[in-house]
Amino acid sequence: MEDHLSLTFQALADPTRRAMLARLSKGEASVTDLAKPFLKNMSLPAVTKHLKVLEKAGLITKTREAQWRPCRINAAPLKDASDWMEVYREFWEESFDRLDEYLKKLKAEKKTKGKKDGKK
Amino acid sequence: MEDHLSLTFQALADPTRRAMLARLSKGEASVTDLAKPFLKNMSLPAVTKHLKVLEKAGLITKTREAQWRPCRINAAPLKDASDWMEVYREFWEESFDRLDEYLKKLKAEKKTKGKKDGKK
DNA sequence: CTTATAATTAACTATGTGGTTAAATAACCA
DNA sequence: TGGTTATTTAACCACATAGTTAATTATAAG
Repeated sequence: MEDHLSLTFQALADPTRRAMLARLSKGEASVTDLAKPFLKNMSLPAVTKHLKVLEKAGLITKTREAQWRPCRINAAPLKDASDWMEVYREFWEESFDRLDEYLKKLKAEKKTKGKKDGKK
Repeated sequence: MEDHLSLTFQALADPTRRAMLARLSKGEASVTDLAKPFLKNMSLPAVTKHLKVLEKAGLITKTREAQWRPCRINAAPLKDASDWMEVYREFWEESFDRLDEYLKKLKAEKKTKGKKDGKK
């Protein structure tokens, strides 16, 4: 799993890490800050590991300030991921169209009910 | 890893699976069709497994037609993923702004060089 | 120099992932 | 019935992931 996009998606495939990014979108935070919401569920080393995953994916940068390691979000890799997905937008929009069509058909059938539908 | 979004990102975190989605965006394809580009690198059962991952994430649907299992893309989960990312758009756009600022600053500093900067 | 706080590293465990080969199942074809 | 094609399942393996506890490093503050 060496390619950038895989690394990014892999990093995003965990709710803890996504929550950390959400927190960092509100501003810089130390490891302890970031850990706080999770310490009921996991240890500090586990947090460190999640941060390492995010760091390796380039989604955060860690700096040094006294004994703290303030982290900041770096959304650049998200742009690539978003660009990749954009190609498929037409498909999910199309599926809304289909839903729309379906709803219209349902409505039409209501007015014609009594008519048996032949099995496809 | 039970939540939907994690499942989606996890499924996307593999180049083989992304390539399969790309293929399916060109239209319905059987397992063998989908496997063709990869059979130099992996066996058919490996392909089946990748398809299972995509299926579990709801990114494809498999139907039955004689001995074939035609697969179709279902981009709906990509919409959720895309919506999730959209929140961060401002950050990757901002980082372009920062790059711009940085370049301007560099240019400005060239003209003022020799001046010592105080530590923050 | 000692202690306290912040964070990481080490060593270990359980489970998941991505691959394999060999065998089984499913549906068609003759 | 038997053979061919398409696909899946089973059993296995190597390695990655996500977590643990205990020990270690780094910095600051008495």
